[in-house]
Amino acid sequence: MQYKIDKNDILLRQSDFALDDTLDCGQAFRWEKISDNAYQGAFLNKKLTISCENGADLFRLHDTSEQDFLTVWKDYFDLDTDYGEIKRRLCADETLSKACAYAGGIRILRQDSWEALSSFIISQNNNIPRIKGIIGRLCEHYGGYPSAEQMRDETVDSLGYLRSGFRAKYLVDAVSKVLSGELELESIRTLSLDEARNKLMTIKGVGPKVADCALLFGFYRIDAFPKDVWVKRVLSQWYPHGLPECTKGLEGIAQQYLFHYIRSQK
DNA sequence: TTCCAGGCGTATC
DNA sequence: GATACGCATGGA
Repeated sequence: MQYKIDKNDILLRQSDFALDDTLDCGQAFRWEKISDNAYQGAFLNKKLTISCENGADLFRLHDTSEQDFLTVWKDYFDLDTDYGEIKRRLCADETLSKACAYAGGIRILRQDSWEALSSFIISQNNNIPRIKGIIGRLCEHYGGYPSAEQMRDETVDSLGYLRSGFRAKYLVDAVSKVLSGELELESIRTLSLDEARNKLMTIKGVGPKVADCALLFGFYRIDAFPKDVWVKRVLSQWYPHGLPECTKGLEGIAQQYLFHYIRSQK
């Protein structure tokens, strides 16, 4: 990673990074494509427009101070992780080699844990455009993604404008468990993967898949391996006997390449 | 009209 | 523990 300041922007040179792959792959739902090579979105209600300058490895973070870049965006975009090295390991497997060639611009975003958890509660048995719609209405209502604290008084009825269907009661339960301290999100980080999953699954509407997505995308647990309908197809088509050895410890990253790859095979 | 979408809770065996 | 079914909503 190299960067320099250009007036009000940060110019970033970064390999193994593509905006479409990373921001429109179903790991985050608040990034909007505003032109061929630019996205607008936010992390913890700090807004950002990011564009790709040369169709390759040069990016512009618009209206961004060096301090915000170093303390917020560098971490959010996981810029200190060497995805080239990760892909070299995964490419020991033939299918993963193809998946990396197809979707090698994905990086795992280090998202906010509450936002990831609640977003993936909304995601269940739902499609990506509608997930974005529901989260968009939520953020419009609050002027940004609401914390659990901000959602303290929400009920199934008060959330009706989201048109989130049966998922509203699950959001209410998540808010309640987080605010009561029954579920401390920060302490999740100290637990083993199994313990963390089981803890998250005490929330109504959080099963194995939503828990794994929350862990992978909200807690950067890259050894979590969410099994959705697409990944189940991946497993039955290519890995009927389980994941290859080279994915050990990187299951979540492998999952992202494979998820994106099989969705292109329609 | 019917089917499906980054699943889960519940009932039943 | 495995399997079947309903669930809100909206686009194809």
